[in-house]
Amino acid sequence: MLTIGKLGESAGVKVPTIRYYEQIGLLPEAERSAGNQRLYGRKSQERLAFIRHARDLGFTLEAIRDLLSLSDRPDQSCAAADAIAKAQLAEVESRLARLTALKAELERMVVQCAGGSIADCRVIEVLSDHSLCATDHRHPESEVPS
Amino acid sequence: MLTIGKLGESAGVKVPTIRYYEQIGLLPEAERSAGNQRLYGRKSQERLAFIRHARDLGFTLEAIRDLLSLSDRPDQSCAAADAIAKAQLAEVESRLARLTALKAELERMVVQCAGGSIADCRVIEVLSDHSLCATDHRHPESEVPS
DNA sequence: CTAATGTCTCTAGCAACTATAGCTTCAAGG
DNA sequence: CCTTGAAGCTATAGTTGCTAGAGACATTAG
Repeated sequence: MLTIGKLGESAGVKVPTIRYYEQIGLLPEAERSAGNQRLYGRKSQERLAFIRHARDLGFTLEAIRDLLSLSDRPDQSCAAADAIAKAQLAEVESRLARLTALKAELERMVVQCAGGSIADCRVIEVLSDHSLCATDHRHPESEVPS
Repeated sequence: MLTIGKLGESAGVKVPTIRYYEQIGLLPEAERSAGNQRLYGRKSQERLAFIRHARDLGFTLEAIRDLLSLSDRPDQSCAAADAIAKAQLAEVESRLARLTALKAELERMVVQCAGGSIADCRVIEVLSDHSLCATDHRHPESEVPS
């Protein structure tokens, strides 16, 4: 049995994050020692590793919640899991496309900066006037990190 | 003079967002009409457009605050503005690199899913075990949206 | 045995908004 | 002139995924 600190270390997750996952129900309530400290076994370790890995791949906690409940029912079809992964892939692809456009615009901006005074600064100028932009990099809709 | 609604429409920014920007000091306190409604002139319109455009390019509100205060002093060197833009570019590039790795991993995951049951699901399996991954897509450090 | 570290709960804070509630003001139609 | 509906006002709370702090108890190394 591991203490919360050891568990966190083993999974690369900070201690308060583990408690947070328990609080929001992603992890079940942990067993407690005589002194009221949380204790974890192998199953918890695997579950936390799963969560961590999915987070690293950019899945939201909501998606992870779904994936976990799917993985708890191994006899069912994996269509739902597949759909979640595909949605995440689509999300990543759309963010990639947007970031690529942003990168081009920022590069243009930075390259054109001649290093004079603010009055001639290309950076400020471009920011002031979207029509100076080459690409259309408007915020399409919702966006989430990672 | 524009009402807050018209201003928002003209800049593509929602009304509560404008009030929020005022609240955090990104926009100055607006003039008020006899009936206590906010009124905006051309300068506010330009300032808001600047903010919106910079947000679209992924700059944080903090960076925008700096850029705005720079643009208020047109006689100074543009080195600071250049540095902010370069930092943003670096940020975007690092996020691009990470997302590219994620995309590859997710594609592998999705392609390998044969559509059977959860027990054989490649998606769940890969999430359970990072060693099945081709790339090292661990969370490097801080991350911000956009 | 003591001191340092770890853990406990609870609360508040971060970015950058978004949503809700309950009010007032404004513009247009009858 | 009056009403009605949209738009505006303030203030507060919620969102996501944590992170940080306070103050108390548990455990472990020396």
